[in-house]
This record gives sequence, C-alpha cells and structure tokens, in this order.
Amino acid sequence: MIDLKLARDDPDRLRASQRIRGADESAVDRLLAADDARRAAVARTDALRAEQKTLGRSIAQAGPDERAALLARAKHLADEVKAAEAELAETDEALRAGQLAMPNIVEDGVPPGDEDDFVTLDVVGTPPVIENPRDHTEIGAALRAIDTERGAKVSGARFYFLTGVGAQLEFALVNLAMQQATAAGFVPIVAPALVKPEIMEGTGFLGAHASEVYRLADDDLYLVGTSEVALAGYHSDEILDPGDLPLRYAGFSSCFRREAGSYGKDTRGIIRVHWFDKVEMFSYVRTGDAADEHRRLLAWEREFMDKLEFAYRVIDVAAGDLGSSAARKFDIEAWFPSQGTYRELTSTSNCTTFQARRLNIRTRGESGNEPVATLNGTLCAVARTIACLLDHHQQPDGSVYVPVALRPWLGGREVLTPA
RNA sequence: GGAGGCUUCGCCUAGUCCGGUCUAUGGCGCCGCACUGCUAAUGCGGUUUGGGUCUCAAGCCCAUCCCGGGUUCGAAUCCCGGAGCCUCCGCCA
Repeated sequence: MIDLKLARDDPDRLRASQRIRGADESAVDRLLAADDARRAAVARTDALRAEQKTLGRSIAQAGPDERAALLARAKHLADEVKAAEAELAETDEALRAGQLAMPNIVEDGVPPGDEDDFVTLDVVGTPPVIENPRDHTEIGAALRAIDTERGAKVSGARFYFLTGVGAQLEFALVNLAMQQATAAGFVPIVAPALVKPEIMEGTGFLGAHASEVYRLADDDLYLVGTSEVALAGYHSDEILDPGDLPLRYAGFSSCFRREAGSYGKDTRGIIRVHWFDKVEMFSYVRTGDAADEHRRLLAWEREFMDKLEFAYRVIDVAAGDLGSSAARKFDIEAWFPSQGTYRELTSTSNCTTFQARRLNIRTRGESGNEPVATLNGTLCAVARTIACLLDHHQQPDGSVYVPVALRPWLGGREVLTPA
C-alpha cells in the first residue's frame, strides 16, 4: 500500500516510479482525488456526529416538555448522519482500492526497462565445461532420484516424486539451509501453506499476478506461492518493539504455483513446477535499515550458492520486471550446463513499507508509530536447486559430484552414482 | 460436525440483566515528577489505537468495548450474523 502522505507531499516521485515500471501514471492523480473526497467526507461526518452527541446529551437531561422538540430535531439529524456515513464508507473504499492497486515505489538506482534489461552486479565462479551434458531430468531418472512420469500420472503435468537419493537431497538441502540461517540468527519456522485472503492480499500477490495463485473456493483460503506470505502475516496487526528489530525468520513450507501463462516454458523436469518446498528468509526492519538488510540477504544467498559450489551471477532486476510489492529485487542465477545459460535460483526483494502498511505492522518511532520495512529472500528453493545440482555437478562417467558442505547430510557421500 | 461458556483501552478486571455525563472502573506493569542521605517504600500525575485540526507542541474534534449488520434521537449494554478462544461429545493423522 502506498504512503498517502508521501503521495500528497511528493506526487512527482510517485509518477516517476509508475513511469519506470511501465505502470499507469494517471493513477496517482486519481488517488489524490480519492483522498480529497474522503477527507471532505470525514470532516462532514465528524461534525454531524459531534452535533448528534451534544444533542443526545441534552435529550437525556431534558424535561418532558422540551424533550419532544429535541427528539424531532434528533430524528432529522440521525438521517443526515446516516447519509454522511454512507458517503464516507464509499469514499473510504474508493481510496483503499486506489491504494491497493498501486505498486510499490521503485528504489533509486533500479535499472529501467524490462525483463532483459537487468544489470549484472557480479559473476562468480567458472561455468563447468561438460561435453554433451545431460539435463537434470535424465540424470535424475538414472539416479532414480526424480520421477516425473509418476508425478504426472498421480497429479498431472509439472508434478514429480523425489525418490531415494532425490528425497535425501531435499532433506540435505533443507538442513544445510536451516543450519546456515540459524547460525546467522534467523528464527527457524515451519509455516502454514494455506492463508486467509487478507493475508494474501496484504503481501501483494492478488494484484497483477492473482492468476498465479491457487484458491480453495470452498474454504476461502489460498495456497501460498512462497512462505513469505505466511511470514509477513505472522506479525500482522502488531506493533513491534523497536528493541526486537530486526526480526529475522527462516521459514520452511511447501509452495504452490499455478504457472498460468507459462505453457511451453520449462516443461521438462522440475525447474518449473506447481509444487515445491522452500526455505525462505524474511526480515522485519526499521525503514532506514531496509537497503542494508537487502544487501545482507543477498550476501546470505551468495553464501549458500558458494556452499553448493555453483557458478552463478547476481543481477539487479529492472523496474519493469519487479513484482508489485518490491521496490528493488536481486536475483541469483546459477549455471545450467545442459542449457548453456544462467537460470534463477534465488530472489530477494526489498518491499519497504508496502506489505507492512497493508498488513498493519508497525513499530514505535520517534514521532509515534510507523510502519516497518519487510524483506524476503530465497535461501533454497528445493526442486530447482536439485535440478541445478544434478546438471551443474554432473561428471563424464554419469555420476554427480556432491559439494563438500552437503556431504554431512548425505552420509558422507562424495558422489551420487546410478544404482 | 454437535452442545455450552467466554471475548472490555499492554495484562487482569468493574460495567452488560434494566440503553443516556461509560467522556469506560480498579489493580498490576510501564513512563514522568516529588520526597526520603542510595535504583526500596510512599505520594502525585500520565499511560488503547486510528484519523483529523495545528508551523511545532499543547489543546481540541471524530471513531474505537472481538468483527459486521440491525433496532433507537442515542448501543460496551438490546436483536441478528460471523470470527477467535475454552470445556465436553463425535470424528480423525
């Protein structure tokens, strides 16, 4: 949700943000008009209510003869109040709708443009050179680690079973990620995968990308696409003690994505699936600390990539490719030899106060309560990470090299070989 | 799924039957001040949240007694619907 005060004080900043995103600039003016209308309605309603209150007190104290006259006036006044309240409710809703529709204000320095206009911040490691690389689907099948055929039989396209060493890989990755996060001071959390509509809306996932989200109509619940949703909702409607900030959580949950509109993309294997498990970092910080925290989340993501011994690059996502809640987003893309390219493995977003305003999460500031900033970052999206692991670390003999950091969680194995 | 009970401004609580200075009581905690030769005791004051007004502050105005409707000139209080929590029963990993 957009900061109304800022919108009033500096509408040009908001317009510029809309422009760089490729969003509607005139929405800013409609928002300001809606705010004016609401303010007028508030003033009218308040005045009428005050009068009604005074009159009511007089009636309580009045003698029987005065009473009749006062009651007549009060009756009329009640109608006026009712009308004013109706108008207030209307303008209120219009303003709220306008605020909810507007995406977050883009941070200074975000590259302009669209999906392909990202800026590469860093390139780490050397992509392995492999002759005739096999993709993870093939390797996974050979290791009996990934069963996409039975996944399709049981659940449909974009579903899979992790079996044997594949299942062990999931637990190994989750354990490694949780161990790292806990050591860094994150509170580990196992979060619900189903959430209420207001939580889903509060995190900004019901905007432009609502069709990406699974909804259980019978129960009016949504399946989360990331545990970010539940972790953001965790402190909704709360006032956080400034001394407790920053609050850092590492959430584990299943994630569900409809992948509507991605027909034909990554149809093979488990790079793009309807369901996967993920360890997600989530931070609540004071607004002034948000940019620094964003860099820290990125650093933790890089640490994890380093542990998996991946060659990767870090990109600064362009404004036109930002989600509605993000003011800035950094992705890490790891090298997939079979595709000869970098593919996204993690993503970290600074949502500034966008989610906190919608979810009513505040802290005590110097001049009263103020919204906090929320940030999220992938530590390990399991399925895609397994896909990269098999692809990236495949050996000429058909085995798969196990990164050193992962070995303790896999019984010390140094390579995975087909049975 | 069934039956019953509960929900008040951080926590506990009075008030709800019988609608009107409830502009919500008291305790605890917390903050400030005073005092006492110590950071203890005592006294005094303050302490829900959101919005508006205001150069700032103070002050003032409106809303807020779980949420949403309704009745009424007027609702913490009456009526309807919903949510959450607790107890018991049923079912279930």
